[in-house]
Amino acid sequence: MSNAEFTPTPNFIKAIIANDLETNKYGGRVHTRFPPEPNGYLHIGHAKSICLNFGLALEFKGRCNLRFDDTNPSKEDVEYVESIKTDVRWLGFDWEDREYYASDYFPQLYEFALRLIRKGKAYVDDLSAEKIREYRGTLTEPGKESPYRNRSPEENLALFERMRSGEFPDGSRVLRAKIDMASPNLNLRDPVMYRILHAEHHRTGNAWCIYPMYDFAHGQCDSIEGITHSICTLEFEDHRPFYDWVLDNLPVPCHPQQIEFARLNLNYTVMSKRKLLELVDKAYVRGWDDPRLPTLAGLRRRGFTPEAIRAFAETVGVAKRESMVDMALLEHCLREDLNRRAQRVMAVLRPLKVVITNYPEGRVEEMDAENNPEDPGAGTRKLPFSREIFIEQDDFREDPPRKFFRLSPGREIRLKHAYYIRCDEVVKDAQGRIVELRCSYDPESRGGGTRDNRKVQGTSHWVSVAHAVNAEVRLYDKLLSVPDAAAEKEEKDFKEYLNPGSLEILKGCKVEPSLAAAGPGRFFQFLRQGYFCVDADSTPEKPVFNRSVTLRDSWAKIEKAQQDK
RNA sequence: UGGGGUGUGGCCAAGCGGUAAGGCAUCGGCCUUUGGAGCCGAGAUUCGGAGGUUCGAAUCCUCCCGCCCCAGCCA
Repeated sequence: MSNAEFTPTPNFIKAIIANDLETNKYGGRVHTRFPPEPNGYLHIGHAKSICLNFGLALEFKGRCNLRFDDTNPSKEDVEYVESIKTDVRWLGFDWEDREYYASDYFPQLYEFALRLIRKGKAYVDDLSAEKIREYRGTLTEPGKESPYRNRSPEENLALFERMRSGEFPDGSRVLRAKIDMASPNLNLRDPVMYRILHAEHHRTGNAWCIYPMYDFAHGQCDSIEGITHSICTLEFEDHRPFYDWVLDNLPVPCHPQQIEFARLNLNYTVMSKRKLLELVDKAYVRGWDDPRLPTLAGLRRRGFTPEAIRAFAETVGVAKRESMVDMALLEHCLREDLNRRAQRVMAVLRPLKVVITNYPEGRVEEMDAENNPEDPGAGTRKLPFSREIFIEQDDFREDPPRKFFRLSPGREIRLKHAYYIRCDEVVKDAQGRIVELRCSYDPESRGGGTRDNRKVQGTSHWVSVAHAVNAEVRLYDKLLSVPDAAAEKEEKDFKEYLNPGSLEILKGCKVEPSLAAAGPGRFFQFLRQGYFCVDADSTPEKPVFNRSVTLRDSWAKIEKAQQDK
């Protein structure tokens, strides 16, 4: 991976690891893991975790495992494990041969459970789910012990074996840790270790009908893999005592350290798996890879690069306080990356025809155009210029407001890489809509400059009518119309805040001929407008582009300021 | 009102007893054949609040306040 893409920020986890290394806590080893549950697609929040875990391994010369936390067959699926692997790889990380599954450890976990039963530290409880909840007590009141809590190890062993063999229906019994029903930490009030689930698992099939709970399984999986630092999100902080309890009471190879950090929140979007699933399932969006979603598949289709996402993950930092990061930062990271790399091209999104009356009919000139001013090595290309061209509708105003430095009647602008033109006449249709501009050009200005060095109003991009390729362009905007749906005064369902303008499809766009051949995944800067990528739907006959992010637009700011006045 | 966390400019975030890094955003200016990019500059007398310790506190102590998480046989 590139090293110069960002400057590492110190954070408390790095400090802990550096200290552990100094004290030789794990014999100089650093081993992390990224443990997704394959029950949905990965999103930008997961990217933060992936970058953290794999990044730590890279920085401290350790390793990072990919482990699927697949302990609940009722929600998980192979489609998700495949998408997760694709996304992690795409982000630029390599787990080498260390692809693990919690389900690989089911036999081992079962043995550990037996051991706890024999030690009198776990018991089979016949209480119903409702009863268990009742017996758990409340935040302020202690719980009550289950009447089945003091069964003998022999009886528990026999019962647990029968649970495993499928004798009991779902929900009829659970295996619980025997800890303390009066603990102020509810996670220690005899947490459930195993539940009965007659469900087919995507990997183990029907080999099991009892499945371990996350809390019981996670620490052991970490230990079996030799994990040193088990990094998770804040909500697991209360679970740490049980994580430690499990490891302390079992003959495990090592005792990893659980460290919690604050998950990423981004404004103007949704980040919960539940909400993303709902948007996909109920077709509010086109799928998991809809470019409006913060899923990695969506961001990829939108045109985000792994480099930009990694830079973003590094920039937002890692801390323990809950925060809401501004979408503008994510966009900034993309622009910064693409500015260096994207080839500049001409594309007119909302065409306005311009006839250059003093330019010879039938004549075509090949203008030299630089591909990327940020990268001289990117070279140049030829752009066909002729008597009739398209410019952007926004680049002309019949009655220009103050500070509008573009074309208007009588004014002169530069056509990038071509000539200066002056607007002589505005042609309108019966409804009074502007349909064409008649302009004249200055033959002296070829290439975009003149000997007298006179200033022009501005510089516009353009495409020759005869050479233009028709394209569809999809413009994306914020998924939500409010920064934080949960913070709105009246608590409506988040779908009420979906931005109706999050997708705008432009059909009649005109792009320079070189773009016809661009295949899916290629990205460009459409001069003066933004960064765009070729969508998966694109074909040579019908090119389709996605707007990944706009360019910073100071005219838009001025205009807005003028309107606000 | 039990337990666990957390409060540094609009948004993130360094800092760990020696007198407030950095990024995003914002606002100025320069520059410019992208109103892009780039460059320069501005902004917290102040670190949730109040006390205290100290020559000296965002950093230590005390009390108070706010916000988040926990009562799944989800992860």
